[in-house]
Amino acid sequence: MKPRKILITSALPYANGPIHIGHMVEYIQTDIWARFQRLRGNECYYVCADDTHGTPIMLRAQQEGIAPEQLIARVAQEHQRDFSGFRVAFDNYYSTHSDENRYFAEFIYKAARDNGHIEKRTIRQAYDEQAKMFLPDRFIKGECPRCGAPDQYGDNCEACGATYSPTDLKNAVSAISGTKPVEKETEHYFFKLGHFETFLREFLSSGSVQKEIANKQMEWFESDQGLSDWDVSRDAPYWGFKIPDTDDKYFYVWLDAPIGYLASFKNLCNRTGLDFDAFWKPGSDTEVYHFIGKDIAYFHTLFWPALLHGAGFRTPTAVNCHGFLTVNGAKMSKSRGTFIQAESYLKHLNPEWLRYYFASKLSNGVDDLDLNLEDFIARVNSDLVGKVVNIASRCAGFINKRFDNKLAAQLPDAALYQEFADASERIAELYESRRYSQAMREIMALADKANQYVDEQKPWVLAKDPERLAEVQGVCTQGINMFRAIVTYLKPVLPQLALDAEGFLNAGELTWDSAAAPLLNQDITTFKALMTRVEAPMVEAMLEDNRQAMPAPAEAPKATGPLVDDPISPTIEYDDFAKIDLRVATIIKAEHVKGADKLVQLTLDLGGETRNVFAGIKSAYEPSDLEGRLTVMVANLAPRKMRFGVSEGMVLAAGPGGKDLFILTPDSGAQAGMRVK
RNA sequence: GGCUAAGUAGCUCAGUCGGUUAGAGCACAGCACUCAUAAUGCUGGGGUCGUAAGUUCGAAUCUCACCUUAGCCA
Repeated sequence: MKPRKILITSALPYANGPIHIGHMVEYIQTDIWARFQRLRGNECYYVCADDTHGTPIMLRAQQEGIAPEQLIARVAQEHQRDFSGFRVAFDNYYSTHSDENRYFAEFIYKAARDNGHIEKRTIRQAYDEQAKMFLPDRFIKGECPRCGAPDQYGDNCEACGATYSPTDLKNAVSAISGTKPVEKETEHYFFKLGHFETFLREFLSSGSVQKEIANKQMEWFESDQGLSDWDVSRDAPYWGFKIPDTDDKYFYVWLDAPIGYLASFKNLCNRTGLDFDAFWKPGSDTEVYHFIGKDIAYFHTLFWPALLHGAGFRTPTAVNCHGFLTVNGAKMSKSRGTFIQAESYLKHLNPEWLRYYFASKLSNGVDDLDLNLEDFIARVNSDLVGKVVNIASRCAGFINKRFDNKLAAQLPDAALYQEFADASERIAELYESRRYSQAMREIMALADKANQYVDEQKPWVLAKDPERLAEVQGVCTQGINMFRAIVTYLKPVLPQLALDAEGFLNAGELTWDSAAAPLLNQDITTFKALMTRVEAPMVEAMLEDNRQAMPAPAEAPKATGPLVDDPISPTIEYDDFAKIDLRVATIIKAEHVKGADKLVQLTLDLGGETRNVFAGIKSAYEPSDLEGRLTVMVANLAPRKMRFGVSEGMVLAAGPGGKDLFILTPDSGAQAGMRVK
């Protein structure tokens, strides 16, 4: 078969912070795929770059008192150190702050503009008069309009999850100067995404995008406004590329970020003489793949193909989305210490352990992936050390000591080896379609088979009988050949293990096809441990180191408690209290309210009279658990008309809300209708 | 709040077109083995398939409601 020509990218990491293991899901997934393609003999290039522009980087450089160029140069170094630590083998790692990227950004923009896809429009935006700049949503802080939580950013509330626009914030201030922002008019440039609707519909349904992502993106076409225009400009001061033919307008960082794929590849072409156009002209027989996280599917499956198409480039063969990483079942968290930096991991643990663990859990879907640290230890030790390496380890000693390092001239069980050779295409298909977890299962099933074989043949028993020594050599040769096939299939995931195994086998490089035939009559070398076990204390040390490296977030040490958060109200007289008629009530019926997300409808018996009450306690109680319970209600509260009916009173409950809501219950013996005083 | 996904054994995950008794690895228990890094092999226990209803001769699988989790959007 003719080698395929493949260009692969991973998303560009943002240059304002370190790489963490959440990032590594993507780079490991992509690197395995790239290594697999190379191992199969395809011509494959894997490029990436730092994403270096935008307000956060500009401000961070200011804070540190350095030029943005210095900041991004330093971060670029850290990123590349971490990637190579995890054996991610880029063919080129570049930067969006480069001549190539400026060239392509301007080229793509001009193509869009000259074809009528760019529109100028005046918008109103928050402006910081002291810092003399327009404020992105993330740089406006204030109180949440829904729940009133302080110190929330201009796009959503971390306390209650509400999303809103920065103008909705109460008591909004600029996160930069602390002053109150004003609204100011400014002219922006919009990319008319709607012009590409037909093209995008086709792109999304062409199989280039996973079905679940395509489903999701199709929502945009069905929304009332259709595909909305995309604001691709930002006002000065901004850190990025100036828009051609303007004085003070810059490209929004998300415009020039994916263009970094082109820039990095162009830079590779310039260095090596590769033909850029062969990969990026429409209709070429090459393949282009982007690997990204599900959060940025929007940019990569709508704007990016539209921009490319509009500028006369080919569109990607596929955009492969993956899910997010959780640690021990929860979102990575700085306070829980599970926001694990690549650097901390690498200081204490073998990168191939994580590569294997991720591979054993990655599919071609967009499901999230959990790094369960106990499972991590168990899986790595059991699969890699206990199963795979063990095969070589238990066979090598005999060959080394008894047969002068020489493998036998033929296999005692050629049919068994053939099973290993025959697995090749099945496993290759799984790698190709990014179903790595299934590939790992197939490979481990082979490892089990190899261990079973050695167990049945019992070379350690045979070795006691001088007559049967030749059989020992055969069995161990068989075992080592099965090990060799397994390592070949694992080579995309475990490049270092493969390299060490190649040294042990002493017969050159393992390629995918070399597993088809066994290695015979071969002088091998003395076996050395190919991989050590993960020990729990190593993981502990890594976590501890990571806690130290990660300064506790600023919001952590803050006095809280019911009285601090919600101080006691002003003193009232007894007469004020006496106006409230509190009664014991029996909940005789409780049911969900159709269409309401917080309410439960209660029917309360007051000992002769029933009341209909809507209570906002759905998040904390199952209706069925409430029926039959006694509680306390305000019996003389004026009835209130709600969307779902009239509420005739209220039940009393304590707590901040959500799951933490606790309705009051009288002590046993109380009867419905009794007054509470 | 809307949408796209996910929820299967203690843990991590398979489960194809609706079809026999729901599978694997790890963990656990027992046995065997002592070549191998406390490795390996054999046997076994362990499940209301998120909850509740519906369609069907038959539901982990299809439909609806609800709960939980993630992401995107307002």
